[in-house]
Amino acid sequence: MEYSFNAIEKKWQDRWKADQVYKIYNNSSKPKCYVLDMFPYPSGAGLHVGHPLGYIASDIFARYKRLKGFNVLHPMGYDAFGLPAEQYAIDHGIHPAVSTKQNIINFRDQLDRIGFSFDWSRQINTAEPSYYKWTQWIFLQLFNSWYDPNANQARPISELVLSFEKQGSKNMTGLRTIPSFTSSEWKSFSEKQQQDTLMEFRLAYCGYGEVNWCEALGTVLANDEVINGFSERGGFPVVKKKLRQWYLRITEYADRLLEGLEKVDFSDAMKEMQTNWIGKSYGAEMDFAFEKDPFKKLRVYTTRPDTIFGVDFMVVAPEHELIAELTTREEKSAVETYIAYVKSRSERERLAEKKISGCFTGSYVLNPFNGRKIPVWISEYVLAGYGTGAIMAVPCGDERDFKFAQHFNIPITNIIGSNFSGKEANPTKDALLENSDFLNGIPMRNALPVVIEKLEIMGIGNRRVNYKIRDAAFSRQRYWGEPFPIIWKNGIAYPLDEKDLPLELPKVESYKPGPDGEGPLANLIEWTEKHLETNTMPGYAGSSWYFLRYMDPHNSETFCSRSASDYWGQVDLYIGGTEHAVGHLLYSRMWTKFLFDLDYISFDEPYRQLLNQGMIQGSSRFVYRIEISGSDDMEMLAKQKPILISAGLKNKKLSELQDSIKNALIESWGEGAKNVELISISSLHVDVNLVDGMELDIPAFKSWRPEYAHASFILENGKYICGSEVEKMSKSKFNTVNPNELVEKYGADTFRMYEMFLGPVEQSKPWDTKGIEGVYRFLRKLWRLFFDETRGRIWTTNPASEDERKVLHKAIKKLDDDTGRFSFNTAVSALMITVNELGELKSHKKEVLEKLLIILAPYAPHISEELWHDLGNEYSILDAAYPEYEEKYLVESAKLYPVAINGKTRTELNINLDANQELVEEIVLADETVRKWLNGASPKKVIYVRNKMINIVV
RNA sequence: GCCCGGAUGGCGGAAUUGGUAGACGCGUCAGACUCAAAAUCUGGUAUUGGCAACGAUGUGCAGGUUCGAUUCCUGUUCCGGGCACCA
Repeated sequence: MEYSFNAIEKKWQDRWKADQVYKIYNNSSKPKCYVLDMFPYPSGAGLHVGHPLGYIASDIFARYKRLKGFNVLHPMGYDAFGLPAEQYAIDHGIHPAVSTKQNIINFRDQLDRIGFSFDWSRQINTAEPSYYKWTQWIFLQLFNSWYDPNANQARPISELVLSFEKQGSKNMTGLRTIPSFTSSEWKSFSEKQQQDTLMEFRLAYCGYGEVNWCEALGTVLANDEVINGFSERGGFPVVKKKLRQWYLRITEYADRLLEGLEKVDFSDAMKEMQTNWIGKSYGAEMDFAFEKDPFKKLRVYTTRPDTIFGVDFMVVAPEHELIAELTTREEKSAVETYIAYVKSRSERERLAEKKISGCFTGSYVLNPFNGRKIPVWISEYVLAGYGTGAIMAVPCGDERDFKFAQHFNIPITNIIGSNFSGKEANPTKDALLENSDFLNGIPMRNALPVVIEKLEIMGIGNRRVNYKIRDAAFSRQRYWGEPFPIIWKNGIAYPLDEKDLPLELPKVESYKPGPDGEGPLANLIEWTEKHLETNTMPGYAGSSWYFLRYMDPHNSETFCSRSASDYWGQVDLYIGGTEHAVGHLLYSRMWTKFLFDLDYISFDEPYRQLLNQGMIQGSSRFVYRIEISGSDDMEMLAKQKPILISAGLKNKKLSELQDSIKNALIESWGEGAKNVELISISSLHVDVNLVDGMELDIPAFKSWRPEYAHASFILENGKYICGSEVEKMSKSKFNTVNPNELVEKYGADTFRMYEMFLGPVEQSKPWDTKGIEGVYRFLRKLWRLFFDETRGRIWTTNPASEDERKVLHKAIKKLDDDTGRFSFNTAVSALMITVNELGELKSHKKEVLEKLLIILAPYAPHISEELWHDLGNEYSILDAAYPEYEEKYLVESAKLYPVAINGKTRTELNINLDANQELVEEIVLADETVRKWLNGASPKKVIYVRNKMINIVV
């Protein structure tokens, strides 16, 4: 009986579907476990072998947990709103809803073949009104809330209104830069004034600010969607532009997002990325009085108040509000010229060039501690949006200040003695201060609090914490997103009533932008006449809370019932790529904290543990074409009948190859080729699927593209060898491999195991189809433990030998450990070893095989289910219990490595054991090998047993 | 420039806490079966010297700690990822 995976996999996939074995209920006596994948954007390109990697890992873990006795939630859905579908609609005139639906069907088909255990009854789609109704609803909650820094949590905005009515802005001063008002003043405000004030507090607010504008995409982008001045999607230029925008006040959550990282199990790299993005820094703000007018102050932010005596100049951002007052008559024209120059430069030019520029204002401020006159400069290296938009420059300690000082010949004060070379700045905190008045001789680190305290006493400054993170731009001038449930009247934003949700996205004729930088919805009269907001929400809106919807996907009363979210709680394992480190992960963490604040859920971190799968790279293949110059005829021939040279030959000097190439040319193109001139060799991507290892399948290559139909080849050793390079897997590089083909050829079980076998999940690695044969062989070997070609079924119910049990129990322990810590590649290896060992023992015992199947089941669900039933089990292997292992079978034959220490009686042994620590001593002394080594003598004492090391006094 | 991670055979990788380096798989070589091929099976396969037993060297490079280092420490080179005027 053969292992016919096609029939087996079809049979079980159908059976599982019919029996709804993956349907999960929100109640169970078992403990819960929530295993989640980052849901995909259903793109038109379909899946390549890189996509399912994380899904396979999560599926293995979910199945493993199920076998371990957990009620496992393992859902899947689609993040269907987004730019690519809309771009596709613009190009092809197909409605995004239609193309998305088609893409979802393709996705589902590809996923189904791999045999995932998703509970599809819980499928969600962020673009469906039944889903985005709740995205809009949460938006309204954000809109109707503010952040109370005293309680350190979000609260309904109605409480703020009440407070304003009672006591005006009295207790709110310092929170926000709003003019203060009394209770009666508040009541006398017009509605517009009141609403404008409240807008300063709402967690989702509409403001007028500088945003990242992408002309090509016709929309605003969030900071994390812009990379080096270009859009993440499409790579189009992005410029700064002032626009009316919706924002999420994520800055209010900066501290909690930071603290929350301590409670979750993310990789250090991931935590660090988020920490850097939030960018918390501790320092002080301090005032420098104007030389001309002691009542006017320039306020700066610094993290190094200890360097106060090293301040040689001040720098303000070109947008700084005090520039007009600081600029003297003499410098006026120079300042104006400089500011005009800064304005003329785009964000990208600035980032690309980063050249030192600046301009003196003509004014001075005074160092508050020694009254020293300090010149005030303007430069674009100081950002208006961070701190106070002004800095005190300490060139001996800060690289940028140092370069600036050098460039403009500003004398540098050295406050760190020999730590400063005069050639570059030294940002140390450990130097002893010099030239620093009352701080002389104090280590910089210790001087920091001293200065801050003094500032506070003098009333010219205070301790201050700053963050790099900015409020997140939340609106897009596009069509394919959630409409905002907002109506504008007289410049006031009114929320829609909850009962009017969902506010459905209307059909449009054209996806062209509306007037004045507005989105396509602004072209719809029935939309604008109702004064509805014409922006839509960004892609991350729907994905910020989707993990909650899976818990209760069909609820039409609420986004997720409290009982469901209480039952499932946090996601226990979240698997996805690192690319969402500072986007999706930060936003969904914020939304979770917000919903927690309003007591809609009982936990404030969405993901307990995060596993980042690495990228599977493509291994591209190249062919090398000879480029010539010659008569028009010959160049024409070169196009029709290209000559390709094997990789091993192309690196030889062109001149060395002249003759053989000439011969090939003449053979292919006729005598006329004698006079052509060889120019160069160019490399061209060739489809990896046409290459076996490195050898090109020439007939397949010729029929691949018409332009190669008449190509001829210069071979080495009778073969055409391709070049290779590891690159991102993408259609344009012809290095994608479709999982469907592999599943058809080797089966889903082989495919799943091979993806895991490739290497650690977290690691990026190139795809290589060749090795899949090894995994396929393993499954057939496993099959042969049960069936023989000629004799048929060969497993027996005879009791297993000790050796067989030893092999089994070792495997159970290894698989349990490895699967639990996501070391899937070593787990697959262990399975291979086990099957080899059982093969050598000619072991066909049901007792052993049955347990082997259970530990294999998460990895290869189809074959293990088939064989499980063949062993006579009526119920699905999904409901089996994960086997326990027995310690006594785990003792490796102890091999001993005596180490003589200074020839003394004490002797150290190395013993390979796989047993529990407590058992070691006993086992060691009982072990035959140990006794042999001790040569009959009984050990006097076991000194210690630690790790694998044992000290014995003989 | 700054921060983080990595470097092990021809290749992907293993070595769980400092204890036989190279598991497992691919590739490759030899053999068995076959008229032959495929499939399958068996054995070899880090480098180097040797017919062999066996010996020497070996985890990017240079040092250090240790009875013992792929693992810990210092310096250095290269590769990958993130951030990039955040004072």
